[in-house]
Amino acid sequence: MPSIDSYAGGVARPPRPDQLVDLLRRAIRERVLLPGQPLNQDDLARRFGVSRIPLREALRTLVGEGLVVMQSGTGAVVIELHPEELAELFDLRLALEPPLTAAAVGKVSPAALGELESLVEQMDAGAGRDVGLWATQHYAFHRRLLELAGRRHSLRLLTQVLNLVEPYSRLHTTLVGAQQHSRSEHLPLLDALRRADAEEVRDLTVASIAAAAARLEAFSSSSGEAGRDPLSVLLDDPV
Amino acid sequence: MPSIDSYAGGVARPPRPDQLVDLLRRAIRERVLLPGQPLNQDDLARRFGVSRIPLREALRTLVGEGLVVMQSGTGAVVIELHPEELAELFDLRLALEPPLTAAAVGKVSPAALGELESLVEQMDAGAGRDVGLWATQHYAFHRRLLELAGRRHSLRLLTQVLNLVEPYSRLHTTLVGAQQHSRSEHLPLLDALRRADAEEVRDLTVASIAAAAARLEAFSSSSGEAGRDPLSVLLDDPV
DNA sequence: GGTTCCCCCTGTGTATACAGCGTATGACTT
DNA sequence: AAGTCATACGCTGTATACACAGGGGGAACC
Repeated sequence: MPSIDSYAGGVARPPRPDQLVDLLRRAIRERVLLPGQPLNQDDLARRFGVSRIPLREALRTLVGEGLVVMQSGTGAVVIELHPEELAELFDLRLALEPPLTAAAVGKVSPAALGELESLVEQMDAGAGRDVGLWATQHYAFHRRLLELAGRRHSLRLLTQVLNLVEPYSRLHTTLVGAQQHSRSEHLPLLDALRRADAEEVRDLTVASIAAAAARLEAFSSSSGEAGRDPLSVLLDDPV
Repeated sequence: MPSIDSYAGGVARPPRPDQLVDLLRRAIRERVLLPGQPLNQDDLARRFGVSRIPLREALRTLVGEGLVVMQSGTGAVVIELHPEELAELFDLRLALEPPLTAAAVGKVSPAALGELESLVEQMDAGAGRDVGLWATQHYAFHRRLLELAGRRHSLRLLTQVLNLVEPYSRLHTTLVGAQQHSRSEHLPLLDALRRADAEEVRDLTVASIAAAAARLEAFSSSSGEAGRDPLSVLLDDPV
């Protein structure tokens, strides 16, 4: 399990404000900072090699994106989702994502397509070995695909949704490890993209999201006995 | 035209962080801070009676919500939308809003319904007099309705979209002044809500959004001669 | 006269320092 | 022994202060 320091250590110079936000986002997505975890400002600032001012500003940005909750006096906490909220977020993905992938159809250059293909290859190559790496590449693939539609605001909103869901998807991936669905979902999608079949792309996107929702739903209802409060049942905080 | 000071002056005590964000959001929605306008930190901080630190944090939150853009060195600017971006945002409303109003159907208490009705009444009562007030109440009505569905994240995302569009809708309202559509759109919606006819509620929501998009589209293409860069053609900055 | 370079200056970005609140620990009371 | 209150610590929130970058205007050069 990587510590937050490995994120901070990567950059020799103190990170620029944008980089700082990025690092924190990644840390939350990749479960280095866990849902519900209190974020000690002094601590984080020291680890990133900045003072509390820029750190607090980065946290405020994440508050705006919904990834972090801050209440006066108590400080900041990584957002924690209840099962119903996860369901809601998958509904949002269903509303936002299919139109975006479909809209990307006309705009994928052969170069971009090649890039996506190589991402899938890399992802599947090391699939069995490092599930964390697989999850990261999986996220990158989807993100990259969605960028191609060239719709700024849709992308921004959808990114917020994906970032909220990612820690929970990743928990599932880590524990169940099932990436069998990977090839069978991504390759047909790329194929449809290549053929510029917008309808097929949309349908495959819908199916893929529904499948992901179903996997996560089945998982969380089998793990937690009866929809306990948040999913924190599963999240034994390694303090 | 109200100045930013009227916002700051309302509160005797220096505003709490949350209030500060709220005040800035309102100022942007209500065109007190115009799209593209540079936000001088010293100036704003002084007007709100706080130092630059909490002001900057509030701005960062708005950056996370997409209302403000900050680039290092240059500082913060209110976001400015191109016509295509407005169209994209209306697409997003079409994707997000109808499911939410439909979902509210089961959950509106008689009390809440009454509250919504009185909002419509107030709105229409002073419709001719103060278009700014009308626009504010109009926003409040829709926001209140959407809250009722009880879907946190959908509401959060949709609010971001509404806040982005609002300055431009409001410009239209201010110049064209047309609130004729108000009663004819809101009363049937409330009626369908009362009858708990989810499908009707959804359809009316779709129609209402489409109508709003059409109005704004017609307006902006008639005002700016030929889709000039941003809509800033219309926005003569009163410095 | 136009263009380019440099300097000054306004305003942003960040560290340091302090004030206030929330929480936990301990003692005292019932 | 349990509950309650007071005190102290830690952390957050914010103001002050300083370093630096970016932009505009003036002067010198072409």
